Amino acid sequence: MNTPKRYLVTAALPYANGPLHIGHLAGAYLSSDIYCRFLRMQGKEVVFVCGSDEHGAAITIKAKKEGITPKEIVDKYHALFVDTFDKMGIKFDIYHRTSEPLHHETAQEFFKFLYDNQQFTEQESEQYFDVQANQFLADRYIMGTCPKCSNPNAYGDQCENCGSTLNPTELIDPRSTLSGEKPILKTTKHWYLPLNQHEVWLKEWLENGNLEGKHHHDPEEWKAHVLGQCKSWLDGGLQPRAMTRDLEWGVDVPKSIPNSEGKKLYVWLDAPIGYISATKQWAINQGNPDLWKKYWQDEETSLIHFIGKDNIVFHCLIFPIILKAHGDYNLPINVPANQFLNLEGQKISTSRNWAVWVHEYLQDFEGMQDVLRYNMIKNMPEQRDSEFTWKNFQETNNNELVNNIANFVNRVIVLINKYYGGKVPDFDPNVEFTSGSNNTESYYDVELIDLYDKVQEMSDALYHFDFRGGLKSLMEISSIGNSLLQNNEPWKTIKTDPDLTAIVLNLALQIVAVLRVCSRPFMPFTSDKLSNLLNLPNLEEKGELQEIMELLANGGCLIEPNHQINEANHLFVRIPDEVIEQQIAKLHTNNPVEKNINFEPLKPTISFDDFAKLDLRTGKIIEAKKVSGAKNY
RNA sequence: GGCGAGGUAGCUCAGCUGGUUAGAGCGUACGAUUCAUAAUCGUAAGGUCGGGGGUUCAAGCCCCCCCCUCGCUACCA
Repeated sequence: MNTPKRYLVTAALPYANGPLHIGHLAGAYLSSDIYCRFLRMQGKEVVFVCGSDEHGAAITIKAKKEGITPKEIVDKYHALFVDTFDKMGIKFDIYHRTSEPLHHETAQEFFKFLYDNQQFTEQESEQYFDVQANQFLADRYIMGTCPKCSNPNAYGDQCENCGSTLNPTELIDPRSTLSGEKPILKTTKHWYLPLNQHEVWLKEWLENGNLEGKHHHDPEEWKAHVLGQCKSWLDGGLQPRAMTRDLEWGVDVPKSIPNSEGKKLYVWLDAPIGYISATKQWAINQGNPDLWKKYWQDEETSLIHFIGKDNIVFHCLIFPIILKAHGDYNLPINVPANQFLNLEGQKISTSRNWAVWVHEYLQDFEGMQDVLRYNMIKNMPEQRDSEFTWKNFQETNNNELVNNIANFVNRVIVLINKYYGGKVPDFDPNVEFTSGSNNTESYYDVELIDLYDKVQEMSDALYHFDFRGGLKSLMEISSIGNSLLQNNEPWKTIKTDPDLTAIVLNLALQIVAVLRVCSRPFMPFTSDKLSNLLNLPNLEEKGELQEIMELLANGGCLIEPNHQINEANHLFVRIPDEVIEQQIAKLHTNNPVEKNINFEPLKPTISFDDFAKLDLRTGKIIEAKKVSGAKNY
């Protein structure tokens, strides 16, 4: 594929039945935000869409439990999402919602189009139905005794005790999780998308990146775990999948279709189409309602989906099939799914309240969005699961943000204010000094080119969705700055060799100016602080990265001599132990499982001599036999 | 159970189609330095690359067996 003219970037629609936690950020929102900011700074045309996913049984159930309407639930979380994203600096071009009439219309039109073009087959099946709740039950909402291990609390789709995959009709003594009643089997009819009929082109598209005989994308650019899972499904053979559900809260199957009464669109014909309706709303907001077509239907637009690993099959198989079945839409050129973020050694869990809630973080750490962003980027689960710990959060803040970057910037700003009254020093380019990379060469020949290389390195990493790598390059730029100061000691030479001081501090300030631009995709708030320190306007994310790369390549200054900068002000503050201890304590006290554990009081600590009296030995089990009459556990 | 991804230094991770003494950041130790938020700079120590077997002149990388973690397993979203 040639260089695309424009990009359409989507981030997975968060499900509106609970607040956002750090796992959401690490999974899809930070990476997509960085990528879009980066593309804009490269002068690219980008539209970044997202929105709340507000339908489905889980929301209905939650509403019933809380005695309110589904609408009240989704309104509450939608508002919270909008606020949380905004405060975290996740900057969508449009944040839409699937409950909007525009979305319902869009999804229905899409469904109708597929229906009219005979893309569906109709099939009858028997499903469990909860008579008391008067609704069909998804497998997940049926519990019963596992036929394999006798666990009385197996779900209709899976037994969490023995891990086996189940069919709800296999359960012994099934019961509805809604009413607790025994469900009855009832016949229902749905529209199925024959995924199996799409296998051939899908395989060619995924494995070789070819679509309709044309090169579409480079599969080498896709992550191994993404392709691996897709191939695994393809190798197993695809089956027709129902595109409608018997639900009460969702998008209606269009009334013009016979027997559509009570039927709702399946979430995967609802949520991803939310990307399309969001783009439509964006186009309307731009005053050009047809503009969305350029982003979805023009082949010169690159579509990229940012998601978590749990969504791979839907974004790489099912949604592409839906789009292709329609025929007028682009398929994604990449789906850079992240893996999962764990928290303090355990999986993040909403139900167990084992999470760091982003809205709470924003309250507890006011003005410290970039500290969280930095830590999460550094530990982003790009290729495998990763882990967030408060201790590591403190360490990255104190050792890297405070000690490395904030300290470097502060040194430069303080020195220039002290020696030159805050005016950028002019300099003689022929003065020799030791560079940050330990070369004794001149300003233009080496130092600016070194910087250029680092910026280039960062760009390359970001183009390839290597956000951790990009962040590393950013920090290396700051380290080059610290070395430059250390190698030349301008605080000494100001008395002995002021020309040397001038060139070194000028260059150090150019590095600060590079940081102002390069930090932007990762830490936008910090970029603004740097702009303020340098007395420059905040970045607008319109090609600034491209501009500084051209400047550096041509030996140009990012900040002219005699420009007046501002007084020093710390970019980051140290986080003391108490703050971290409080957060860890909060995590544990809010955990309902741990709260209910009553430990016996610990026995008093013994002396080492007493310990030494113990005779502890290890043994190796050589043989194990079944004892007759013993129960199987 | 099946399939997929992962397992590399105390911690977090790089290691392209197999090619010399396996790298980085943080932490640790020592030295230098004092403009700076006790920050910075340099040097060093630290690894049977999950385990076992095999192919090869050569294996972190390829093949086989096993162990561990996570995901998917088709009506959760």
